[in-house]
Amino acid sequence: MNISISNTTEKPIYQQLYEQISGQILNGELGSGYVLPPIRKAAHELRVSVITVKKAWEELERSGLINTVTGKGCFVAEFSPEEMLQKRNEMVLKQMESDTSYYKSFGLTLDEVIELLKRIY
Amino acid sequence: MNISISNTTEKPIYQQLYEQISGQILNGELGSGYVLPPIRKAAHELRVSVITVKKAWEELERSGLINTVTGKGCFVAEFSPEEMLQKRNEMVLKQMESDTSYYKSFGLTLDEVIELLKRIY
Amino acid sequence: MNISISNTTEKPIYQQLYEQISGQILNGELGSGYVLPPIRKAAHELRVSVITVKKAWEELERSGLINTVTGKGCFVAEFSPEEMLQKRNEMVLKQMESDTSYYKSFGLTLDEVIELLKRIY
Amino acid sequence: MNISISNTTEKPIYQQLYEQISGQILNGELGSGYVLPPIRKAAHELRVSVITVKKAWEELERSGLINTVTGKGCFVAEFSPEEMLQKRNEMVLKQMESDTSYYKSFGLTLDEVIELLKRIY
DNA sequence: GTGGTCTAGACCACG
DNA sequence: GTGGTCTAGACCACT
Repeated sequence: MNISISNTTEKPIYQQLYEQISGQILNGELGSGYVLPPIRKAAHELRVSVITVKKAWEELERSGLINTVTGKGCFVAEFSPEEMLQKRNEMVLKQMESDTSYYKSFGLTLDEVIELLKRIY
Repeated sequence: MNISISNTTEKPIYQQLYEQISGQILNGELGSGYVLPPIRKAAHELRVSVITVKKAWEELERSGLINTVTGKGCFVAEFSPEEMLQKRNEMVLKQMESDTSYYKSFGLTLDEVIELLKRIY
Repeated sequence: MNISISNTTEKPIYQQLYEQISGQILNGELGSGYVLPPIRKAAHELRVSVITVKKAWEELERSGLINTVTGKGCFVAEFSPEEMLQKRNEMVLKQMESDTSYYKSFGLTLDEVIELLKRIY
Repeated sequence: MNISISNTTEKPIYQQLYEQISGQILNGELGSGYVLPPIRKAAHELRVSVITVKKAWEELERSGLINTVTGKGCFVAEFSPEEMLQKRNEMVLKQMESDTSYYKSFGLTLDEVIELLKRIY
C-alpha cells in the first residue's frame, strides 16, 4: 500500500484511492494475485472510514481489476499483458478526451499542446 | 453566447459556463470590450438558474477576465496579445499538471501520451 | 413510488429497490422524465436509511435507467421503445441464464421446465 | 465427485456444493446408498474449507437427501422414483416461483418468457 | 431543497 | 478474520 490522500483537493477520497490503485495495477506494480489489504486495515492505516475504502474497492471490482471473495479478501485479477495495455489505454483515453476538449476550448492546436506537455512531463 | 450545457456530466454547470467563456475570451472569440449578456437574460436563454450564471460571472471577474460595472454590465477586460497568451497558458498549464500526473500514475511515458493525444485530438 | 420491502428475505434492501424500480421503468409504469422521489424522502417513506436508497439509485444510474442531476433530482432516462425492449431482455436474460443452469442441474428438459412454468405463471 | 466451484460468483460456496449434489442425487447420477466422500477428503479435493463442506452436507441431511451415520459416512437416502420426482419438483418450483415473480416485474408475459427460455436453454 | 461525501460503529454471512 | 449490509447523522456543493 503506497497511497497518498489529500484532503485539500476537491477530488473525493474514494476516487483518489481508486485512481492510485488502478494505476498501480495497470503499470505492473501490483501483479496478478496480489492481495489488497483488508478494508478495515486499510481504513485504519489511511485514517479514513471503512466505507470510503470499500467504495474504492467496489469500483475496482466493477472495472474488473480485482476479484472480491467474501471471507477471503480482494485479489488483483489476472490479465495478459495485452489486456493490461488495453485496459490502461481505455482508462487513459477516457480521461484524455475531456482533457483535450478543455485544451481545444482555448484554441490550442495539437502542436501547442504537445509543446506544453513536454515542458511539464 | 455560444454555450452548450450538459446536465448529465458531473461537472457543475457554473464551471461549464466559466470554462467555455474564459476559453472564448482567451482564444479571441470575445474581444476586449465585448459586453456579456445580463445575468437574467443569460439564465433565461441557457435555461439555468440565475444563481448559477452569477457564480460563473463572479469566477470570470475573479480571474480578471471581465470587469463588472454596476448598472452597466460585464465587459471583457482589455489585455495585450502577450497577456492573453500568458493567461491562456497559465490556465491550461494548471489543468495540464493534474492531467499529466494522472497519466504518469499509469506508467505512461511522454511518447505514449503524445501518441494517444494524436489519436483523439 | 409503489415499492414493497421485505426484511425477512435474504436479498439486500437496496437490491430489492433496484429490481422493483428498474422493473417499473422497463415495463412502462415510470415513463421518461419521471422524477424519482428525493432519496431522503424515499428513505423516510420506506423507513430505510438514506444510504440504502442512494445505493439503489446509484445502480439505476449505472444501468443507464435514470439520470442523476445534483441539486435537481433523479429523472427516468429517455429511450425508444426498442431500447427499452432491449434493455429489458438484457436484464431478464442475464438472470435467466443462472436460473436455467439451476434447472438443468436437476436434469430437467426444456419441455419439463415450460410445463412447470405454465403451472405457476 | 463431479463438482465445479467458482470463487468469483456471489453465490456462497457451500450453496454451490449443496445445489450441485442435490441435483446429482435427484437426477439419478448419485443412486441410493452411494457414499459421499468424507468431509476432510472432499474439502481437500475441492480446495475449500472443511467448514464449508460440512455446511453443505448438513443442508443435504436437513433436506432428507442423505443420511449421516456417525463413524461410517454419509449415504444417499433411498426413495422411490415417485418420491424423487416429487422432491425434485418441490425444489425446482420453490426456486421457480421467485424467478417468475422477477420476470413478471418487467411486464413479461408467459409466452415471452418461454420465447426467451428457448433461446438459451 | 437537491444529491455527494464521509464518519463511527453495529450486526450478519462466509470460511 | 474476511467482506456485505445497514444505521443515524453530519457537512458540503450545486441549484
